[in-house]
Amino acid sequence: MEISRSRQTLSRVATETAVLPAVSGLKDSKLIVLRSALELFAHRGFAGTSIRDIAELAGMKSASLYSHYKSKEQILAALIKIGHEELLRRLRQAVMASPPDPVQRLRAIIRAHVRLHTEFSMLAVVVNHELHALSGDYVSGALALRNQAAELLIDIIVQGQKEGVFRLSHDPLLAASAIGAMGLRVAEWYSSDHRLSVSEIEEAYADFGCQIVGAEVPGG
Amino acid sequence: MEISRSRQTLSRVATETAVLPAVSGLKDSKLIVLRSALELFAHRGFAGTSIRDIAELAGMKSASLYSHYKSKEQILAALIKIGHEELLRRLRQAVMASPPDPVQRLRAIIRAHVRLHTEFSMLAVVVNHELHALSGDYVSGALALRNQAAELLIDIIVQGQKEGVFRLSHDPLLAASAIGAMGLRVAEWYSSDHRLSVSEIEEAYADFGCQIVGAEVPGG
Amino acid sequence: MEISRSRQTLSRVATETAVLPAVSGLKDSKLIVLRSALELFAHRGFAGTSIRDIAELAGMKSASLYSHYKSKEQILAALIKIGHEELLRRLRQAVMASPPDPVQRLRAIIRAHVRLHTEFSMLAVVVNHELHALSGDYVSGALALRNQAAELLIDIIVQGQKEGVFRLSHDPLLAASAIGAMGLRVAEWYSSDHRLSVSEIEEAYADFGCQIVGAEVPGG
Amino acid sequence: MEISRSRQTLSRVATETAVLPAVSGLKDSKLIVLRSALELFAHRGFAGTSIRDIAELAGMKSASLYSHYKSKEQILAALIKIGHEELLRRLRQAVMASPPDPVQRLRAIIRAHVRLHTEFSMLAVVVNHELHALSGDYVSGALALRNQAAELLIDIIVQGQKEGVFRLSHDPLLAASAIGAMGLRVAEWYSSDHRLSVSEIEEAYADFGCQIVGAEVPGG
DNA sequence: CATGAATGAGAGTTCATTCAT
DNA sequence: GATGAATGAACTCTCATTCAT
Repeated sequence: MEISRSRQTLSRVATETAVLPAVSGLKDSKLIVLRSALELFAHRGFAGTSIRDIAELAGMKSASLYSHYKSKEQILAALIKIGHEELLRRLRQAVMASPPDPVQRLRAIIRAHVRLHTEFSMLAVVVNHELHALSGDYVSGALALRNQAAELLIDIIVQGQKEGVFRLSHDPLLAASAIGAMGLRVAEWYSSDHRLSVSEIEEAYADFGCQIVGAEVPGG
Repeated sequence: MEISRSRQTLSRVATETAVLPAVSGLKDSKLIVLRSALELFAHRGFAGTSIRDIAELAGMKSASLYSHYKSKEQILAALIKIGHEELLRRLRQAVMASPPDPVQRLRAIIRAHVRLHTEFSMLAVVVNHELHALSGDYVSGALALRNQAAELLIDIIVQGQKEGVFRLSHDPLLAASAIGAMGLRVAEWYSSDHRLSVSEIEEAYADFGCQIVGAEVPGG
Repeated sequence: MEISRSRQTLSRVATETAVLPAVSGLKDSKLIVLRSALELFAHRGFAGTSIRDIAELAGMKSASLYSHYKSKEQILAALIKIGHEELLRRLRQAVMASPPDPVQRLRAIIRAHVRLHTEFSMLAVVVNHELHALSGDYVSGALALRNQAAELLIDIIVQGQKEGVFRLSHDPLLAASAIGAMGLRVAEWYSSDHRLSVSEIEEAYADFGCQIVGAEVPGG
Repeated sequence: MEISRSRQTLSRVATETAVLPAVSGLKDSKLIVLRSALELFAHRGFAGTSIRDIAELAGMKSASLYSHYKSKEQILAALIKIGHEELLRRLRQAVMASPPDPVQRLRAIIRAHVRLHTEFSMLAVVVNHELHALSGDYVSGALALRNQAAELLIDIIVQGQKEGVFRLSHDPLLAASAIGAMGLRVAEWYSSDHRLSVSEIEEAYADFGCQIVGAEVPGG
């Protein structure tokens, strides 16, 4: 399914298919709408996408969209909710699945973060670039999830410092911000035909993260 | 100059004033237009900002904008050009002003990169988030500047590897991307009343960068 | 059953409950639809009411309305038909139930007219304000009934003049129009908690009518 | 100027031209918009008239309307304001121009009321039928003017009772309501080619009013 | 240089209605 | 009989832009 565009522009995301995490309790027709919107929001932004664009890509008429979502904003809200929930779910699982060693946890959370941004790069771009288009009613819930996710990373860094395994001479929030930023950006340039495998990127970024916080890189 | 908004939304940038680098040969009236557009584009995005919004913030009527710029897109193009040129100018200057030692050059370029993203955070946000709204005519020039800037960082890393002062076991492009990402993100959270000074942030990020590429952190 | 409305507006009718005259051969479900439509048409007008509004008030989905009436217009047509038939029925009965004295007949028809406009004020408002929304197919029937009702009043006035009991120096149509207008308006301001009883209003308007046509007011 | 309509419907007003009282400080283009809207609102109601209908009748494109009025509602608000102001102005002038005799004042105010409803019958219909379409912001001002106008009539009746020149055995508000209703309705049936002259109608209704309140009809 | 007015195009949304289930 | 989904048409209104003044 291709997007016809009259003007050649630079894409905000290198991925070509709009992928959503498995969401339970979502009818097929809603999924099609979400996927279409995701693709368009990722490329053109929320304000730059019309309800008619979404409908066309979803193979229906614009009025039919309103059988599934009651406004354009609610479509974005649904996407952002899904994105944040998947983010939190994955990071939590990564942390919980690894032994309580700060280094291993840091590596695990970074790997999960990077992997998420390669697997759902469109969703990540939308979540990170279009949150501002949401009105207050939706934004607070989104921020809560986002903060919980950030807390997971910060806790690990602080714990590593406390245990003395991280020799970090700077504010741990700065380190967390830097590590987060690295992962976020991946969503914008990664594509499935990238020269490097996802594992390689994960591995590299896990190493970078360890070095940032002053952890011993295993085998380094 | 404040933006009145009926709906509470999350801001894309923490800074409150729209700051432009000194640009020669720009009439005051054009500057006012650019600054107004910058503020609005940073907050609402290009597509989410109307020509009437810009005009109102600039204290004129929308028709009057066309005395200064011939389209909304040209305003964005001007901003992005200014942003990229300032980026390239600063990074070049940082590199050239430091001795030909890869570590020192890396630190210098990271510090300049971070500083730029604190000083002109709105401009950075617009340059990084709204480039896709530009049509092909403008985008190629922008990309050229952007690539030149990236090249500066990559060259330093490659040189450091070659000289053996960087022990980097991963693709240098990955490291460059990570270092760039850290700096870019600063524009989104830094504000003038931040707990840390710009120097402290620069210093931390320079350290992080050095650690990423496996350079000896001085005094580390 | 209440109508929630976001915007405060001035009501076109003071009554709060939608009352319909007893209509034979009307299923309950049709009645519910009619009553819901009546309430909404009275308050917001035909064009200002959507089929979904009616359905919601009737406790069903909009598609279900079409099991009972084949269009929005047919609902209005049914209401207007009921209203006109009840008007004619009541006025006829009032005239026939009173002795063939023009004064008594005039009093009787005015009282019935006023009473109808208090009892079925919403219906009266709809009949009088929304007839124009009906297409030609329905309008002619409605007008026929309406004219017959008017004729009843005019006949009495003409008869009174002929018999010399009415000293009316003006066109009898003007008098009929004035008397009719008085009654019509009652539907817009009367409510069940009005300071005056329906009987008092009837009595007063009967007196006014007699005075307009120059009849001796009994005991006056 | 004729209104093309696909469906034959019953008109809510007999007059054919949309006439507005002289309003100072109103540009020609605004006047054209108002007159077009007046004609359409009178015939089809506010909700039944589209912004495109108004624009077409005004000889412009729908978007151009917004150069003059910022919403469809504001057009209605302007019309209703003009109508109420003219009503109040005329009634006041009628009262003030006549000697302080209740009978003469009553006759004067009724005549002015009737005349207004013949001269500006479309405006009267809109003012009386479409006030409910206005939101709270506008409605209170309109009601204030309307009440002031009603007060003028009520004061005269009460004064006449007090002086003993009116022998009215009913609530003066009922009489006022009846007299008002007579005049209001004129707007719906009067047209310039009516069999009776405006003066004759005025005269008749003034007589009717006097009789309602039990005043001696001069020469009666 | 600034602006009020105009406009073609298109925005998001609602409309009355239909139809398969 | 009821309903979820769909749709062509229409809705109010805003868009970027132009142009005479």
